[in-house]
Amino acid sequence: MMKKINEIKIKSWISLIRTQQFLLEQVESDLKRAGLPTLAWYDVLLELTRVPDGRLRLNEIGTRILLEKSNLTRLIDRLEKDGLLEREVCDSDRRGAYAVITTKGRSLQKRMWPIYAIAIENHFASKLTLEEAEMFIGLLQKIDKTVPKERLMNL
Amino acid sequence: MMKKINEIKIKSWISLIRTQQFLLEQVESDLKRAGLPTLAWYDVLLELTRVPDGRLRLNEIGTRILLEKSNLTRLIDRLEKDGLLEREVCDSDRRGAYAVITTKGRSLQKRMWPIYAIAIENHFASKLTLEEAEMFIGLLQKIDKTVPKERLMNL
DNA sequence: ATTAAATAGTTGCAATTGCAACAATAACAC
DNA sequence: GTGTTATTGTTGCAATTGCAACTATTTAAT
Repeated sequence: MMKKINEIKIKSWISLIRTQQFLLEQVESDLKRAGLPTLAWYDVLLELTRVPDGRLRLNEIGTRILLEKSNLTRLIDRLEKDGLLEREVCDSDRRGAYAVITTKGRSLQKRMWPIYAIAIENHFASKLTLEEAEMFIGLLQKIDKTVPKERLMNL
Repeated sequence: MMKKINEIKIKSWISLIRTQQFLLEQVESDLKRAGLPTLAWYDVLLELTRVPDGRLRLNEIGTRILLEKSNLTRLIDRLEKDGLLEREVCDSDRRGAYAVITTKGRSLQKRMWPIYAIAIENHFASKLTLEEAEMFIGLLQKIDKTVPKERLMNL
């Protein structure tokens, strides 16, 4: 029943945790150094720019960026207070709310991207060949089926 | 100068972030469901059990588990309050402090491991073959040079 | 030795997270 | 329809994090 877990696999688990933590620190730190908000903000803005009207149900944002609903509520609060998006009531489902990105929000997203991209390049992408990156995606997809197989970045 | 970052690589970055966040949630949730403390606690306990006297400088713990010093201070506070370890003054460097694991601490670590191991197996290890796990480690090492090449788990 | 810099750890405070409870609305069972 | 259950989003509260300032001690420089 309880078969002994393989040591190599444990090592790969630990490496994963560690590496990811390490990378995230680097990247967040680069953003901060550039006077920009955190990745969480970027994630919300990006999801909104990806979608036709720049409008998404909070709900939907939550599942896309893997965030608890209560945390999402308050993340959206902060972005709204900063004028990066606006809440809008949802007519089809009156419990719900939309977040709609503003011009200011779009412009921040555009401003953040190059910094973010450079950080990804420096701390991550430059360490891998193209083939390795593809291999990496393949492995991650096996581990987490929710990793998108096709969807691409815009910008 | 600013060469365009490759799209595949970006995709692999995003997959990494997402997968890791997802996995960590699963595992933390399993621990919680079993009435056990978080991974952060486990990490400290594990580092302490790995080492001869069950004694480490806070300092040292901090670099091993990638934690800010102020957060470490308070994490150690909590473990100490729970009787899992004790602080001890350091004679050779009087600024410093040791954390020394207690019997209770060791026993908690032993109690947590099986649950943690099962979680790793279910959410991660079972999705990879041995060869894939090895490939995975290889890639992670390229990305983060601080990933240990040799060190093994005890237990 | 004396001063200047670096390091170890702690503390205060503001920001963020996680959890449980809650209100409003929607979906379902009969 | 009516009552039950599920879902959406918000709120209060406690726990955790990140940051900057601070103390004490060590290291290095002259």
